[in-house]
Amino acid sequence: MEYNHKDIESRWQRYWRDNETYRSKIDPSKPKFYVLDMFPYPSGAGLHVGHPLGYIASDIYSRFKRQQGFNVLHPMGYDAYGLPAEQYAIQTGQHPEKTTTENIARYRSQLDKIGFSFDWSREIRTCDPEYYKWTQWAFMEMFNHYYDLEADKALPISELEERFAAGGADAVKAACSRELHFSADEWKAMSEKERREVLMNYRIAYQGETMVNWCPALGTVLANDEVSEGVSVRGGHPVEQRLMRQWCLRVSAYAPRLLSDLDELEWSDSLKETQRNWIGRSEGAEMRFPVKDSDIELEIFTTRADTIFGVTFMVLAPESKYVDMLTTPEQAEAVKAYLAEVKHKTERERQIEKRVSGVFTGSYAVNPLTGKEIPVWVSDYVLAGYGTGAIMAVPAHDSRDYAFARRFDLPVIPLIEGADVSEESFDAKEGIMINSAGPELNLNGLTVKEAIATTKRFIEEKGLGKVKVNFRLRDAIFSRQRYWGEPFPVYYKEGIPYLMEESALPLELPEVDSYLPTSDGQPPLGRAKGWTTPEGYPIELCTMPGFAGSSAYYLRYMDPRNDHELVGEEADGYWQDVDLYVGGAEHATGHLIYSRFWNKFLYDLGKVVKKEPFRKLVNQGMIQGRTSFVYRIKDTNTFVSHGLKGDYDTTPIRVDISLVSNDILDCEGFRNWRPDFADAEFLTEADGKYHCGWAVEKMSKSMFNVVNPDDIVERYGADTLRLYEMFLGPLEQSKPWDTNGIDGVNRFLRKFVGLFSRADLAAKDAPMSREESKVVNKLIKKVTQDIENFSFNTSVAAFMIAVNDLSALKSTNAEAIRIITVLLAPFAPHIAEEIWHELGGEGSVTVAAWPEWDEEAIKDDSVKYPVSFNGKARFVVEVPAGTSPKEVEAIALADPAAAKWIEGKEVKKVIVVPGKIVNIVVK
RNA sequence: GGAGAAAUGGUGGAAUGGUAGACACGGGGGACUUAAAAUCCCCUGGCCCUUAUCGGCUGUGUGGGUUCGAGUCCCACUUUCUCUACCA
Repeated sequence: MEYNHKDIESRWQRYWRDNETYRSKIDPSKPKFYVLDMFPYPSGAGLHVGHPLGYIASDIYSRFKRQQGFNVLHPMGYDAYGLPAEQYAIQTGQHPEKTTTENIARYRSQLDKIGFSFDWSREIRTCDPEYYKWTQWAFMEMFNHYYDLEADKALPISELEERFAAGGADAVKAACSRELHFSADEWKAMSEKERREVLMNYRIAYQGETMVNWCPALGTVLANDEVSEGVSVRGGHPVEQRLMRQWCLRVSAYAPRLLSDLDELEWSDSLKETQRNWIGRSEGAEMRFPVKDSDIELEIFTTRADTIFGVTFMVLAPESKYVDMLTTPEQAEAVKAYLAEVKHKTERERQIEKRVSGVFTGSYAVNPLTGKEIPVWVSDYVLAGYGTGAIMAVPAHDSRDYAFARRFDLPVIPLIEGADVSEESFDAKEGIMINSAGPELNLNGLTVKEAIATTKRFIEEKGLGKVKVNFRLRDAIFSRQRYWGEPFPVYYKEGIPYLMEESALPLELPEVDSYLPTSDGQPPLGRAKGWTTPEGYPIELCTMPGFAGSSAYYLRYMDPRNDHELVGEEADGYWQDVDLYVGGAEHATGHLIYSRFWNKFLYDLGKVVKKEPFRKLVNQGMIQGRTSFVYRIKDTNTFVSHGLKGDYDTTPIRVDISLVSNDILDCEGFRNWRPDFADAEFLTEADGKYHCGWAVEKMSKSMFNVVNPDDIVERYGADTLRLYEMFLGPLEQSKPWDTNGIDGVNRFLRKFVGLFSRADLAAKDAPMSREESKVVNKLIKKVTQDIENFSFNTSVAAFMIAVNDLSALKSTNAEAIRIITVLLAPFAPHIAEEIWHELGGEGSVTVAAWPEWDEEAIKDDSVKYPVSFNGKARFVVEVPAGTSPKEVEAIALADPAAAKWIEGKEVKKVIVVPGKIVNIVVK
């Protein structure tokens, strides 16, 4: 048989499509297995070889599980809303839907060529009204629920209203934006508008005045995970802080559950740790400091209650409500000027400058333990959004407080024995306390740990404050001033937001004449004609962010065409949750938090059966580019090979990766590449070839190092691409794409075809020899275990060894070929299918039963084994633990089996592995 | 500043605490061929000894430790990568 990959692959891809081989249906007689890939955003650039890495791994696993008898759900779709399509629309005037549809078509054709076993009948697109109907529905449910802290779950807002009517605000413990206090009578006396304002404080999807990340260049707000180091993740534009009225999701209410439920997930430790840090639980104390000559008490949060005797000043965030309350008339001018200055600085500028700034309010607080008066300052190093927006400053033991104290010449009191605070603060939480004695509390001599506990107990007993757990996780800002996203099913009556009727869903995105904001600064939807309810009330102009559509898509795949529920009870009850989720670690603090939150909310509502959406998660590593360089001798058009460049003064130039093969430059192609290289001269090495240099860089067009999977498929075939991507190295590790070794796996496939061609098909039922059986059973064991461990690179190696071993045995056994074909099916499904049918197999090999290995066949046979083991014999000897190598050697040589082997030969060497194996080398 | 991961030949990488370097690339040599490609066979961590064989020594970033035995476990350090950050 000839290995013609184009013919074989297109034929079997058509067969799978025509026979709906990978279509999955609910089947209670079989155990389910749900394998999911993070769905792609269809960008204009198409797929490069890095994208399919995770898809190939999950496809191998899906096929493997299918062969093991599981009913596998393995769907694919598109995260179709996003900024790039909208930016492109602004530039070209093309509707984002058009470019998105085109990009999706391109992605689909690229994916199809790789031979994935996706169930395309379940495809979803987040921009499809049939899909985003359920995104809007979830928002409405969140609007209609609050988080009850006693029940520790979301409850309907109507219950909250009943409880307000019965007992006022204090009758309910609920997650809220601000602590409110009112009686039942006051509640009953409120107007509808007032009540709605109160309820907004409790809703899980709520509108709030919050400090947001405003990106002027993009004209929209961004969530915390969409901002990194003061610039937008997409585009790298500066981001500033602004107080705006925005839709938010009360993700913070779920922080404790998001944290504790991490324990039961099979995720990598590093990913769990990233989420733990992002959720950021910190245990501390909330304390009140009375303000001198005033009734006001300043509330602060600290994790270092032990340092209370070292507080030499207090600091407020510029946005803190205390600033107005505490600024004295004499300081009013200075404070006002400072606030104006801070407001103009963007987050980025604040971080770059790192300059310590601040202003004195004129007020003094009183340390409740010492009675000492301490000045209250305002500074932008304190964040309004964390804790209470006010801190007690302990310059001796906090580096930020220290910098501030040095800048404004405030006192520094060391509290830990031996800490030298003349140059810098001592931030470590260790040591013995000093200088920490007051009239009622003495911490001197205690360790820091003991002091923290003692102080906490003391302030609780004295009513100075309370022990409090704070979370870093903030509520997610849920509006974007953008066009290409889900519209909110919300309209405004007298400025108050109301939900539309559920029957209005899906609320479809209207047409606009331009995708830019309106002249008066409204979002693009401000341009939509008739964007009102039938009664004429205006509809919300913002749209939802990217994570809205990607938060529950895994549920929709279970029941994608259900038009009366997000997911039906039967489908959810059967498929339950994602057993294996494969995708990039960059979603750790975005999508993977939001999805977990969204799922937990639906769980509270009883809409889904599982607390967590993704049971096991594997992060595939990034594939970087391998950029090739040529070296031009300065001021000439002569290029010198990498090995000779030391002798010349050269400039490295990036060269398109398609002109380079195994680091050898295609000189003719290079001359034709760009006009200014048309008359290039080459100084080659001794072998007459031009060798390129290389470096690992991000894969991108500008580096000329993008490798398109289509090209690999065209040249080597999808099976080679699949095997090679797995052979490249461990799945979770980042690695550069390097085509240098691809010939190796291609050669393996051709060898396997060759082995099959020599097989004796006439004697199909002939049993395998002892040696053949050993090779095959070893392979079954190795591949089965490797797939379970996601160690795909070593299983590819195992296939190569098996085929080489069978070739060496000159095997013509058809049964051996048949088993290897079944094992190979998840990795290289096309060629496996072809050979399976040539062998007379029925149906599709990709659903053929996975073989079991026979441990007996693999066992080492100490009589025969040395023949093929370079003169080494291997024996197992039993010895007590702790036996020295010398003693084991003596026991081994006395062993009857060993003695038989040694008889008449000279013992050259004894390699001892106590309790396990002894290798005896003889001459 | 914090957290996590990693460090093994010319290269990508293998090694349940038990013969380090599987497998592949690259390189060298040979067979076949008029020739090339393809294919097949042999060698390929370093150093030393030897005409060759046979052999010896050394070797998993650095320094310690645990162990009969460490690439693997523990401690410290160095370097690299990733994530994250005025979070009190």
